[in-house]
Amino acid sequence: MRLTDREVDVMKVLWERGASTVAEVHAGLGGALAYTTVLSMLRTLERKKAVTRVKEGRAHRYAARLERATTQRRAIAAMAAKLFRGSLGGLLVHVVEHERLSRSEIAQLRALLEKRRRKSR
Amino acid sequence: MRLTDREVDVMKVLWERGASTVAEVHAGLGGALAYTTVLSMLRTLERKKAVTRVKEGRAHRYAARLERATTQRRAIAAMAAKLFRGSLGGLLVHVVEHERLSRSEIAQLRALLEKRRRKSR
DNA sequence: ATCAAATTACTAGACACTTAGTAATTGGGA
DNA sequence: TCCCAATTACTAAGTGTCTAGTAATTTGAT
Repeated sequence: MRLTDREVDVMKVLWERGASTVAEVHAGLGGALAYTTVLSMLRTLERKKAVTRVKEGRAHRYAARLERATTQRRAIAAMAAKLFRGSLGGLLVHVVEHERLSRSEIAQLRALLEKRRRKSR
Repeated sequence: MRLTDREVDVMKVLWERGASTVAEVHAGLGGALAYTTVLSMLRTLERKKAVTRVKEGRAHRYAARLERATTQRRAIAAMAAKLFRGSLGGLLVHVVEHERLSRSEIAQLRALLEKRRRKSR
């Protein structure tokens, strides 16, 4: 199931802080949203199988079940399918050709590609 | 303004076929949607400034106003902001490290990076 | 044991997306 | 000129998102 923008905001708190109560997520979001709003979002995320919860005292502690890397992969795959004819390579080429990259980023990528080249198929 | 998935489907037809009438877009989408649905979407895209239209006979001809490359850039920037702490480089690193790339894609990227390296800042 | 504060469950409204139907319009061909 | 087929304008229903309030529950503290 796909996550919306706001849902990702909530997941980020869980990814960064680890398993948290509603109050903790609420604080982690800077208090911009109502407490009950955060609760609603966590219930939605539970329905989407993105978080689990365990009772703890009178509250529940929510933990990310969907990993950040998994979410990143899905988002990238969805975007490649939608805008780059399904080609991850096409996506990469676009970024390298059209976006601003720092010298260190370029160096890092070159090193990674060098490492990958040996064991790629 | 952001485009939804279905809206991108419509834009793809315009990007690939060039300016088209509703009937042509409808056909380009494989006839899966009702004619009036396609019309509705084009009106929505017009409201979002993604297409323009010019009267032609009794119909209108719709043209993409938003370019494919622009849409790609925006989508990538949005995803980098949302899931990669705003870092395009982080996004690239993720793909190179975690996704399957063919040998030719890797070679192409290496060549591009080599070219960029000289004039990067 | 009681109470108050925290927490949850339930409900709901505003908005956008997706889809499509109905009725009105219009312009090209007979 | 007149009509019909194509096209458009308008409307709307169903679903999901985002937000938050109200009422009920619960438990830790006194």
